[in-house]
Amino acid sequence: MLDIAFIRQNADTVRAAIKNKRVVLDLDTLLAADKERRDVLLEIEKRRARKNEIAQLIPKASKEERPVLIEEGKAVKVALEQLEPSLTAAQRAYDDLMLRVPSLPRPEVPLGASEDDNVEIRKVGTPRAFPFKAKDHVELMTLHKMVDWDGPRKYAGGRSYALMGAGALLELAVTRLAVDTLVERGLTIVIPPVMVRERAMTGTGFFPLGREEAYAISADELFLVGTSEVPLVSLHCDETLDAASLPIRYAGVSNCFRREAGASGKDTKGLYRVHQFTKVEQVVFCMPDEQVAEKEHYQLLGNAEAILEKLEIPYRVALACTGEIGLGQTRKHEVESWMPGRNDGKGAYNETHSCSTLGDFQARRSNIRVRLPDGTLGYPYTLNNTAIASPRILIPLLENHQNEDGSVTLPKALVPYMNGVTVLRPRAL
RNA sequence: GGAGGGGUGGCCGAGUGGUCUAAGGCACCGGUUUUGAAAACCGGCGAGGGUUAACGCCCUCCAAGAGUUCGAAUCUCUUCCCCUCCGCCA
Repeated sequence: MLDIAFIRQNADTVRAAIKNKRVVLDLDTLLAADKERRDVLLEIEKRRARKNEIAQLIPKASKEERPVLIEEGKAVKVALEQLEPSLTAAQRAYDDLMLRVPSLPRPEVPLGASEDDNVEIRKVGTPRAFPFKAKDHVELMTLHKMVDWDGPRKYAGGRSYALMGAGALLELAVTRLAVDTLVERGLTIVIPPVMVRERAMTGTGFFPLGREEAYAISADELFLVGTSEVPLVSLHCDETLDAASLPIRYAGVSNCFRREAGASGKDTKGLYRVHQFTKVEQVVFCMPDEQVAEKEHYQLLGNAEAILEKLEIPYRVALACTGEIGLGQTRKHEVESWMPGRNDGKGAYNETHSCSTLGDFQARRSNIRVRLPDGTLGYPYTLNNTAIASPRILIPLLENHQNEDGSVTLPKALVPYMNGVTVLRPRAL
C-alpha cells in the first residue's frame, strides 16, 4: 500500500509502476474515488459538527429553546442517515482500489515483462556432466521408495503425495539444516499458526489479488497460508515497534498450502509444484531506510546461498524484472537451483528461493509502525527470503548427487542430520 | 462445547446517558533549582483523517461491528480477545 498523498502528488510515477508491474488498475479511477470520498466526507463532517454542537447546547438550553434544538437534532440525524451510505460506498470503493496499488520497483530493477527479462547476477557451482544416463527425481524417489505417488492422489486429489522413509527423513534433515544455519546467523526461530484470518492475508499483500490461490476454511473464516511470511509479518500487526528493537529477524518453519489455481496442467509430474509443502522462511523488519534494507536483503540472500552451498547444489541468482515482481515487492532476487532432470533431461535452473524487499508496503497494510529517533512514527520495511522449501529442494538434491546405480551420495553437511548415513541406496523391491 | 468474569491512552486506573474537551497516577520530554545528579516544583505529552498559504478549525477512535437516543466510554445485540471453572482431547 502506498500513501494516498504520495499517489496524488506522484501519479505518473505510480502509473509507470502499474504498467511495468503489469497490474490491472486504472489510477484515474482511484483518484476519482479518492475525490468522491473526500467530497462526501466533507458534507458529513459539517453535519456531524452541528450534531455535536446541538448535543452540547441542549442541556444548557431553556425550556423554550430545548424542543427547537431537539427538532433540529432529529433533522440533522436524518440527513446524516441519508448521507452515510454514500460515504460507506465511496470508502469501500477507495479501499478496494488502494489495496491494488503496487509498490514502486527500485531503480535497479530491470524493465521487462517475463522471466526472460530477468537479469542473471551470478552462477555458483558447475552442473555435473554425468558419464551415465541421469535419472530424474521421480525415478530416483520411486527407486528409493521415498514417495507414495498413487495413494494420496486417490484420497487427497491431484498434486498430493506422501513422503516415505528416506524421503521423509530427508525433508526433516534439510529443514533442520536450514534452521540451524539461520539460528547460527542470529535469526529467531518461529513455528507460527498456518491458519489465519483474512486481515493477515490482506495485511501481507496476498489478498485481495491472490485470493484464489489460498485455501479457505469457510466454517471458521480462516485461510491456510501459502508461506509463513504471512503469520511472521502479522506477528507485529497493530504494533508500534521501538527503533532499538530493529532489525527483527525471524525464521519461520511451517507447512505451506497453495491451490496452484491457474497452473493446472503445469508441472504435474513429480514434486516440483505441489499443494502442500514444508518451508523455512526468513522474515526481517528493519528501519525504513533504503540502505539498511539493502544490507538486510543481501544478508537474506547470503543465508539462502550458504544453505545451497552446504547442500552442494549448483545455482544461479537472478534479479527479477518489473513484470516478474509481486505487487508489494520493490526488488526481488530469484535463486534457481540446477535440476538435471528438468527440460526433458537436459537440465535447467529452476526457482527454489525468492528474496524480496517490500519497503513499507506490508507494514502499512498490517498497521505496523516504528517510533523513529526524531519521535515521529514511520513504517518499518519488511523483507523475506526462502531458506529451504521441501520437497522442491529434494529435486536438485537427489538429482545432482546421484550415482550410476541409483544410489545418492549425501553432501557432507547433511550427513549428521541423516544419522551418519553417507549414501542412500535404493531399497530392494 | 457449557457456565461465569473481564477488555478505557505507552502502562496502571477512575468513569453506569449531557461541561468526558476521558480524572488521577506512573513512564517519558522540556524548564526552574543544583558543581552534577536525585528530589521538589512548573509546563508539555495519543493516533488517524479532512480542510487551510500558514496559524488554526473540524471529524473519528474507550476491543470490533451494528442498534437505541437530540446526545453513548456509559444502554441493547452480534463478534473477537483474555481470565476462571466444567467437559472433551494430542
